[in-house]
Amino acid sequence: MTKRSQSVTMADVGARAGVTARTVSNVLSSNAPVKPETRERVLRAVDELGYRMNNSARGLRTGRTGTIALAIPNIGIEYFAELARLIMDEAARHDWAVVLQQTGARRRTEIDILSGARREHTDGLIFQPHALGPGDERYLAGNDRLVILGDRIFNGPVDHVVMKNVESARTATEYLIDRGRRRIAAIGASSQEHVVSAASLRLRGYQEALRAAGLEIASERVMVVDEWFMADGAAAMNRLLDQPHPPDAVFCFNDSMAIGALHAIASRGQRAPDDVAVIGFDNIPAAQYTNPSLTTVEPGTAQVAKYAVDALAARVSGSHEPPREIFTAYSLVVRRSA
Amino acid sequence: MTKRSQSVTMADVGARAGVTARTVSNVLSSNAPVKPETRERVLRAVDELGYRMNNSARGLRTGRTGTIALAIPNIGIEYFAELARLIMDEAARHDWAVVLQQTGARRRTEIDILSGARREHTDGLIFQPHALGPGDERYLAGNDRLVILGDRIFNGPVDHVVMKNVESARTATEYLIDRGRRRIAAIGASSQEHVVSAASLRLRGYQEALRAAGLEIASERVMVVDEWFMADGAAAMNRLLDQPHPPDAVFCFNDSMAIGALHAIASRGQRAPDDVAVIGFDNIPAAQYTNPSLTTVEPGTAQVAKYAVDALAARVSGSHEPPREIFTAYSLVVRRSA
DNA sequence: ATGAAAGCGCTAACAC
DNA sequence: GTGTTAGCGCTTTCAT
Repeated sequence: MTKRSQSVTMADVGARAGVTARTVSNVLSSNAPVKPETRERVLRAVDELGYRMNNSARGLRTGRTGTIALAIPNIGIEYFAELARLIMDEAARHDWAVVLQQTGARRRTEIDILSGARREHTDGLIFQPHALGPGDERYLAGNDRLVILGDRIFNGPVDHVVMKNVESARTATEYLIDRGRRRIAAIGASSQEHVVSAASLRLRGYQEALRAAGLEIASERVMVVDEWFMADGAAAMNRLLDQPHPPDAVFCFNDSMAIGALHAIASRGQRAPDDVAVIGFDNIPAAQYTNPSLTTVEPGTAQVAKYAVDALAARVSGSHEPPREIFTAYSLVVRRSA
Repeated sequence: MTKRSQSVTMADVGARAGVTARTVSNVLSSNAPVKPETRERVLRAVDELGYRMNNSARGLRTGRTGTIALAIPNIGIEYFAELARLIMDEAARHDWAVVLQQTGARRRTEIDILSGARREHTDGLIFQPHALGPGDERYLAGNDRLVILGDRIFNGPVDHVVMKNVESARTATEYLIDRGRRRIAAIGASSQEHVVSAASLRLRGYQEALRAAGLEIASERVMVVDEWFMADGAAAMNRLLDQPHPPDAVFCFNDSMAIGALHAIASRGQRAPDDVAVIGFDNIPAAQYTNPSLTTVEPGTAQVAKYAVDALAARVSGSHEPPREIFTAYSLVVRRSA
């Protein structure tokens, strides 16, 4: 066991500057006004001694850590990387550092994180669940300072930032129908149909659009996948193309799977959108640079980040408003793939 | 200012279990043996009271925080997202949480992070600099518990995990030459040629290969870019294709730019590799799923993550070995684009 | 195997 | 505007 040698304390800095730790603290945390000249001396002493504040001590005293946790399924999915980037930017404006946690979409890990087992003492948590769903409200107990992202999966008393999953998925599917497609597949359904998740909501939007247009909802065109990686999208697309009557369009529930699908199509010598039109979901940066470029749903990712951090900041400041459900604005970004 | 209400302390748990905080601490941190029966009672009390350990207090006492910082230019670049993912996995094996810091490749931010200004009290730092270089050794002062990634940019006394940038870039370029390409461009050079960076090292490897093959090093085929995003790669590729004698191959210094380049080529109705062969660098997961799939350099990203975390762990455990420079193994992954 | 008590470095309450 | 002092919740001697 190594003993940390935080040799230099505020008292040391104060001694050198001819003041007490109290004043040093005031200078560094700007809690109370300090005479400019004193301030100057203190800052010089900080510099000369190479002083660094001990955040544990500060946290112990204030009850704040200056850190929030962001729990997402996997940063290897580009949407989450983009989301993390945007949330970190927003958090920086509140002087928060961000601890990233990957849940791997594992139920056990998600519960651990909610119950604080893996949660380094943070000021709050922004959490995108994947395995937890309605009925799991008990795990939210004691979690004020929590914002849930992605879908309205809980009925519990928590702030949610939610996408219009059903509506935007319906819009995407309607677009395909309007362009004359008739054998429209979906990639990304979940094997757990009962869970209210992005998968089930987007599936519902897809089904609603088909039904409204009087089109058959063929179960063999709804592809169930384990995860939402590119590999899953490619595999599902290959299965679709192996069918006797392959689809003429496919709606992928995220862009990563759509990229996989585009790759599968091209690998078989077919062309998008001529043979199969492809629509994604998320509008990740890479969607602009696929071949062909990807038509996709822009779900308001930047808004998700901003609303989530703001809502958390309000809770941390002691807000006791009733929990809100905040919806982001969506739009369809039309490029070449559909 | 909100007062945190950490109502439940170890003393409370102890009271309920009929022991003191000392024993509770022993149970939870397994520092000393505790009678199984006592242990049982303590754990039950923890559960009943919903107790969560205060990490600030623990950190103050032990000098450890259980958190390390990872500072990278931008998580929006897929290589860094992948690297972060791998490092978080490795860190988890050491029971470390990871605070992510984006430098934006800004010199000022990089200096701030090194000097600890933005560094939440962490046990250590894994840092991929982009703007800092040789001559900036002074900013390393006082940073034991630091591992530098990416390139050997410092001569200072710090552990480095480095790629064989020159050699692997030469290998990639030689491959293009061996396949009969003669007008080989490079995308990703830096405007600051003096800095020892991935950009300058990969450029050197490229130049060495051309020189060894007796090929002309045409300066108009070396594309200087601001950053290494897909957009930069696409823009550079477009400029190359606008030249009177466009290249028949291009070596991109990362995969993101290569994806941009592939998009630019296809957008102009040309084909890779027929018209222009494309090689990338990093072997990010998406490289498998581009159209055509991307031939690229695998620089040993998983090794980078493992070596970096292990080296940091050794420092944190008090190792005073002389700083090491650890090289990762590279290989060329041949797919369709070249 | 457990209790009592000291103390980590900081900030807040109270003086002046 | 600054000094004094107490105490945040934990771990760690020193006892027993």
